[in-house]
Amino acid sequence: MFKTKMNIVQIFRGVDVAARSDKREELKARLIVAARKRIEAQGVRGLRARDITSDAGCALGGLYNAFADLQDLIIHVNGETLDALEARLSAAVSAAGTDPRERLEALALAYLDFAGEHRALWFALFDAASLADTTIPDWHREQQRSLVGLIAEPLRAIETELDEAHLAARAQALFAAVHGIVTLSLEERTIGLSGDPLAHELRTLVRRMTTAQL
Amino acid sequence: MFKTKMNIVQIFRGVDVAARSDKREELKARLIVAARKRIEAQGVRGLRARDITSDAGCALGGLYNAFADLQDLIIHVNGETLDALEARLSAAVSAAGTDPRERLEALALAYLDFAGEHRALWFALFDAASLADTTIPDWHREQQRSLVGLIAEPLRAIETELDEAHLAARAQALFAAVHGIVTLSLEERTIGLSGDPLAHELRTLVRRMTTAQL
DNA sequence: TTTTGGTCTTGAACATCGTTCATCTTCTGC
DNA sequence: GCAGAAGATGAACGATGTTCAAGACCAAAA
Repeated sequence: MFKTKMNIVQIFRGVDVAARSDKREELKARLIVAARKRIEAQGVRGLRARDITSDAGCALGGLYNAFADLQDLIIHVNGETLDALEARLSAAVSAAGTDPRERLEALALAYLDFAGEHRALWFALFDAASLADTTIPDWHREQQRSLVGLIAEPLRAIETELDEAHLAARAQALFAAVHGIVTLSLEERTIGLSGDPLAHELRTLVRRMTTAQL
Repeated sequence: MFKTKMNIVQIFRGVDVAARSDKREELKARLIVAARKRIEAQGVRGLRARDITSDAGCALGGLYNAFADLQDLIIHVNGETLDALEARLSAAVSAAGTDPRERLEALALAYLDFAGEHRALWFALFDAASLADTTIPDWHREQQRSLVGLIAEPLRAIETELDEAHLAARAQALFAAVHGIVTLSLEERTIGLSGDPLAHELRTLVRRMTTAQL
């Protein structure tokens, strides 16, 4: 009559049509969601495989069918975070005026806002990056490159005498500088900047960095 | 005749005069040295309590007599690293000329050099800082403050119209910006700056950040 | 010198991780 | 239906930080 008990449930739920790979992808997605929520709640360092699989509704070993290991799962969470970050930054440049300096300022402030709104996820981004023995996949590197590209574009209009190599270097440096200030401000343990003076310093940095002289 | 077998050895070694607290301090020092060597060799993340105590020549539990936990030991290693860093930066400002901008440039480049020469120790500094649940002791915070103070001093001569609060904010921002660029360059996983262009970007940052306008 | 009391040292035991893998279940193609 | 492949399962493993009861040690009192 009935194939198996499990099939009854699946037919009832209308999942039977789902192909093998679809179920696999669905589990991966559930694991990523669970991992993200845990990171948001307790930070990356507090992430535990048993919590994630429990939340995602699968056995402990299931995580290792979907991903190589916990680090791999974190990288996928980071991938989605980077997507969201780029979307936010893209929106910020679009909303800004046509003046390149305005656009860069908008980028920096949007970066600051995003980091503040998603502290834990944002820290996870660079916590994984500081891990020595894991290899970051190409698609993840490409995401990062794309971020710096957002900066390079307005910068090109300002630093007209710079060739491509130097422009890329300047874009990286500007990104890193903004990143440093934002990072410092989010670590409450060091007496860092916060609130209004923070945004003011960020603006000052961008303005001075984008005004050629000497 | 002899008190105990252990006493013979101690008298022979001339350690008998050492007071209780001296031995305790000596063990702490040995643990810190062992931990530092391990960090230099394998990074903070690869630090293991059993390795350290084995190197230091004490039992596993001995670590927890000398320090609260592994994190506490790491903080003490970081303390010595911060001391060395400040010594290096102080030497750099002294060696530089009297021009405030020159002094700040020298500071930035010395910071870059130090980080490059002590990668693992330097990463340990900020890896611990990003840990959420530990409380950094006051003396450690004071060390960090003192670092930023090195920047504030030449900056005072440049930003004459800034009050103390704004000057402190500017010094923090400048430190954070330089730190961001140095950090990016040391993480080889992201396509970062390196070598000559890196130093050039650093110099550009400092020069532009210290030239008032607008 | 002997005793005594507190302190330090020790390493086995514990709890908690990430990760593996033999076993069973489920799915797909015939 | 059936057989083989693929996936899911969770007990077990190894490694880790941390604890703690038992013993060793030291300085001062007797």
